Amino acid sequence: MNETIKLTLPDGSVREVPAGTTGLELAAGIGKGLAKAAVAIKVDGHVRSLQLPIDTDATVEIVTRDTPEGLHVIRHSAAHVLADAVKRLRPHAKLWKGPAIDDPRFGFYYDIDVGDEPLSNEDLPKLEELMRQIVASDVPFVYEERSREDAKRLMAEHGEVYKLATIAKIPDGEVISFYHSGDFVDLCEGPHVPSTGRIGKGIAVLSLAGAHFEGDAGQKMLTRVYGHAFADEKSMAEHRHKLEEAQKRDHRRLGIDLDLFSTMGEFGAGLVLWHPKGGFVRHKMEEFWRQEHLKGGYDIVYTPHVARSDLWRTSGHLDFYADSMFKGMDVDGADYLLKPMNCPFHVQIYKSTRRSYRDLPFRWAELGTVYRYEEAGALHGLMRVRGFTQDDAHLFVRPDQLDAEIDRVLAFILHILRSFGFEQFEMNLSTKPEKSVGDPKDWATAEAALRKALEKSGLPFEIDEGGGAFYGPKIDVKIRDSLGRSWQCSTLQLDFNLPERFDLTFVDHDGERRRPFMLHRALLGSLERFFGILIEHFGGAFPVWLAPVQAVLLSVGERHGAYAEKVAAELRERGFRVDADCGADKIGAKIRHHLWQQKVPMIAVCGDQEVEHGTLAVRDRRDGELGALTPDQLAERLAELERTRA
RNA sequence: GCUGCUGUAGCUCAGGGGUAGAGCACUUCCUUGGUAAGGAAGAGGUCAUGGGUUCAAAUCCCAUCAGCAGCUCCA
Repeated sequence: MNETIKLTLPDGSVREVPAGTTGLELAAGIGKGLAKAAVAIKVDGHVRSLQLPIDTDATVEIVTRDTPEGLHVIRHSAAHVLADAVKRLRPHAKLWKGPAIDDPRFGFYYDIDVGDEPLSNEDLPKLEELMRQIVASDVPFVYEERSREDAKRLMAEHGEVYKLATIAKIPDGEVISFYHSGDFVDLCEGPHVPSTGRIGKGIAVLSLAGAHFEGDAGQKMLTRVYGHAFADEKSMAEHRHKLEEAQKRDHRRLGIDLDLFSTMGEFGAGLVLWHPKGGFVRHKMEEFWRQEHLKGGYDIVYTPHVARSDLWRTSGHLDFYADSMFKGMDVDGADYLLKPMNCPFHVQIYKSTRRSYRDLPFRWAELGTVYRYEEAGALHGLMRVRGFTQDDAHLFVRPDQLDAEIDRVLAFILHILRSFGFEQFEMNLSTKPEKSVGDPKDWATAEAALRKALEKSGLPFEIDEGGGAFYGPKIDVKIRDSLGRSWQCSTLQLDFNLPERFDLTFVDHDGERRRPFMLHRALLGSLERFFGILIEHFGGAFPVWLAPVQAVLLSVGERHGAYAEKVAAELRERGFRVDADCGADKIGAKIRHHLWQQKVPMIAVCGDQEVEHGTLAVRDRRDGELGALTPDQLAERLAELERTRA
């Protein structure tokens, strides 16, 4: 067999090599550096293991360790090594699965049944050390195919009962393959790096959790070990640092430290108390929100917190979401329910009178507080709660207005999110699912309108085919925060269900009654959650326009207190949030407390110099010392920062 | 909801079958000090709640509630 094959490289050049040449050999032939950085090879677009032979002509590309695909392979291989490590620590452990994942915190996990010897956090460093040893020993990953029977026998010998279940699920005719690394063997499609050493030193075992077998809440709980792997140690160190930073910015921690909010805890899980400082931030959020909505052509409405169950029956909420609605209360013999959504009320406003085509579109916005019974285990700080305020709006539009309205809403969403300091967005269009209500023609019209608006925005978007709700297609907008984490906040959603259920109509120019399109939209999502995101985004250091306290004047000594108080009072009179700290602490302690611990944007020192000249020695949290400013100059600076929301 | 872990002072946590400790914060006093912690004294807790075991429970057991991590879920 001396056949040669032609391999086309990304630069267009063609290499003739003997059939059966492996990716490793090819890489070595191209260059030493490339061979060293190689972790896999793309053959006709498919990522494969380097150690496998290539038998036919193909377009190939060496996958290096610093590419997304390369990292994926490294992480998958690291998962195997992690499983190997766990089995060294717990020889009777039974493996389930261990994929590389796309998660901001972790690169891979392995789900393992460790039996009655649970792993604890103290085991994580041990596992990491074992992984390092396995990597250092640089054993090859060896690929092997087996028949179904052979495969079952091998896994049965190893006591891998969960793997047997996996084998049973592999369709007939598909290859059943294994990767061996030393004594460790795992059922796996690959690809894997050629040997454990290629995983490199940028690895970590990070966290321990439970995960149900097959992701099914009714099934046995296995132990999930999370880890991460990067191209090099430096990237791993950076990632660890980022995790620490995220921990420091945890809104629950900052909520306590900065006295922003608390939750009712034993008096009501998932219910939020906004303390004065958090309440002030919310006040500014709402104030801005209202002002922009009024400018943006919305009308503001208010609706109740409860309504008779009939409303929720007609709307369909009771049928679909009864489990996540709070139990009813009896009012004069009628069953009343807390509202889980605002839309049925807005629909009632629509229905309160006959509507003419001349009056549409309606844009009705409400900061509407809703209650949803979220599962106890789902609750999380401000991010997932049982009572929250949606920045909700419903639009009722004529079919001919749909395009323009969607455009307008999308632009509005981006405007508001940018105002809060977010610059990066990820957008998603979700289209008609299998099960849906409404006229397919309307779906098509709406999806086309949504898509056009996305294209017009000039921002990249992805399409989630079939990912829409049963009642209409939607656009979701995710924001990226200062740590690069993404949060889904805004949503723009068509609804073909409610207009039908409540029989909404308008009288068209020809005298006919027609059905309006109805749109739901939220920009911030929930004020509670968005507040949580803001806290983490800014690390508690709110910009001047949102900060509950914008500046604190600090007296150096006892004799400067009166001056500090007087200037603070004057600034407050002019509408600024300014405090004076005339306590007995030394100036260093005051600065540490206000500027660094309480994260106030600005402090101003008042001593002999300042009293004499009628100035303030201002220091900005971000920009450092600003020198001597008059109270007027400080006011100007605050006003400018407030105006620009910088 | 599921699995595991946790619940001790306002916060962070130590302790642990014989009726409670530290640091920070707080109060008072001394100090009035010029840009990331001045000093001293004091006050503060039915050890989440309810049961059980025990001569004795904050400590061991069970249940409940709440919190944490993840899973599942999120109109």
